[in-house]
Parts: sequence; structure tokens; C-alpha cells
Amino acid sequence: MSQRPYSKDDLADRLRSCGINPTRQRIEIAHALFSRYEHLSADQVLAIVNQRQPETSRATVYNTLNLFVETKLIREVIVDPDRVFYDPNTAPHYHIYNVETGELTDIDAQDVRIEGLPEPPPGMVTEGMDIIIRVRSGRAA
Amino acid sequence: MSQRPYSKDDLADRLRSCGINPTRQRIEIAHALFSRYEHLSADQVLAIVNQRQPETSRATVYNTLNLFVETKLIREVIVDPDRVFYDPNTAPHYHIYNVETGELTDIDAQDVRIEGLPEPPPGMVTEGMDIIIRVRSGRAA
DNA sequence: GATAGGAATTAGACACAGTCCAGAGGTGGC
DNA sequence: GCCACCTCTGGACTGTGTCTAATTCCTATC
Repeated sequence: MSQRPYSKDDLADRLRSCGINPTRQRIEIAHALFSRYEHLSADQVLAIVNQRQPETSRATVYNTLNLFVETKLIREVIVDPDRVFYDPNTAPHYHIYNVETGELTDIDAQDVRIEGLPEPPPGMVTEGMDIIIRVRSGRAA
Repeated sequence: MSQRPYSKDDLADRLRSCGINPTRQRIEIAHALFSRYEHLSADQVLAIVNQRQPETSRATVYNTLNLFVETKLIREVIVDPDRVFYDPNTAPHYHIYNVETGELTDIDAQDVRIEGLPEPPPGMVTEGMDIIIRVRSGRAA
């Protein structure tokens, strides 16, 4: 399991180490993600950050999440066409997605062995690999 | 490789065998997908179907694509938060996604061996598994 | 051929995630 | 104190996808 900084000071250091100027809003957003260590949508982050009184704008939340993704501080998870999830866990892992509830669960990559995947085409570089297992409630098909 | 019906009669039969009433619009949409055998977005399907003269509405294209997905005639591919792709290939396979161009390429599932994936949680059924390899041009990282 | 009824289609309004932009607010260097 | 730069903000905007009420199309029955 990777480090889990909870204090705002720890978070500020972590942002700095990624070359990000740790502003109040950015620390709040990082705190929402890293203290929970859950998969959150942009809207959920916005709601958490503004729980007490609204003080962070929607644009800032979106900009900051994109900034965090670019600097690989967090990861985008694209499983639902309606909204992107943001994942504070950047260690290699995969996902189980409950298509009924929207719940997203991690699978540790260390437990999984994959053979026979092709090399990226010439001149291309692999940026990442996603594995998503979609599940729903019901009897085995 | 699965069957590739090109003629409108073949397509009508195929729709009927899935319990779908083969209307003119539905056959046109099926033709767009199956004759090309490519990954298309809803907008691309709409454009293809209305190439000569506009005669199929946007609502019909969306409704029909969802209907085809429900009856497992085609498959949804969720790789881009901005739009869903529809895949006429329903045989088990995975995808390479070029994040720069949006190009989507198939990987035959027969070539890939995966071990160590967990069982679905109790009471849950696996609906499907997606593997997406994201690539971009550039030097190896 | 006329007609009735259900299914399918249509145009347009709507919903909603995410982006853009121009102006305001902070912060540090001088 | 003043300037320059970066960040934040609200609101307008965009694009995908959905909803709805009205119309059209099919098909069966007479």
C-alpha cells in the first residue's frame, strides 16, 4: 500500500514534490481524495470540499483533478460514460465495477498474471493498461 | 471471426433472430456497423446513415444502438469519457486505444492468457471483462 | 380499400459533465 | 507600495445523450 498522507502539511509536501504549488484549494482537494482513499467523481470531490461552506469553484475542482492526473498524483478511471472517477491509488491495480450501484473495487495487480498481450505498435508507447470486470447481481449465466 | 452479413436481407434476419423488429432505420444502422466492421461512435453512425439525405433522427440512432447493446448484437466500448464507441465484434477480445488519435484496435482474446483474477463477489455475476491498453506516440518511458 | 391500434420515429426541449474565458484575488520580489 | 505572475471564480458555453409529445408507419381485421 502506498503512503497515505493525512495532514495538510504532508499533502503540501507531496504536491510540491510533484511540482505543484500547494494552494489552499489544491490541498483541500488532495485531502478529499487521499484521506478517504476511495474512487470519487469530480462532483463528489466538489461536494466534499464544499461541505462546510462553499469556497471552491467547480472550475477549480476540474482543473485541479486534471492537474493531478497529468502529474500522475492520481489516476483517471473510465468505466462509466456519464462520469470519470479519480483514483488516489497509483500502484498497479485493476478494477471491479458494479454496473448497478456504480461501486468500484480494486484488484491488486500482483495477484494477476497476464500473458500474450501484444507489444505496442512501432513508434507507440504504452501509457497504461486498464482491466475492468463488470459485475451485476443475479444468478450465474 | 463471426459472420458478416452485408445484404439488407441478411441483416433483417439477424435482427429478427435477436427479437428485434427490423425497420428501415434499424437495418440502416446495423448496415453502418456490420458492413464496416469498425468501432463507431453514435455521432459517426448518425453521419453515415444520413450521408445521402437526412432521414434518420438522432434519437432513433441512440435508441437503436442501446437496443442493439441490450440484445448483445453489438458491444459498448468505454475508453473515452467524451463518447461511447460501439463495436460490432462481440467475440471475446480486448482493445488498444490510441489516446492521441482516438483509434481503437482489437486484440483477439485467444492470444491472451490471464491468471489470478478474483471471482465476482458472492451474489454477483460477471457481465464482461474489458482490457484496454492505452498507447501514445513517443519514446519509451 | 378503409380503418383501428400498437410500435417506431421524429424534432426539439432538456439534463448534465466538463471546458472556456475574462475578470478578480493573492502572493512574492523589488 | 507597486508590479507581475499565478490561481481562483462565476457564468456562459459545448457536446453527448435522454425525454416527451406528436406524428408516421405497419399490420391485422373487417
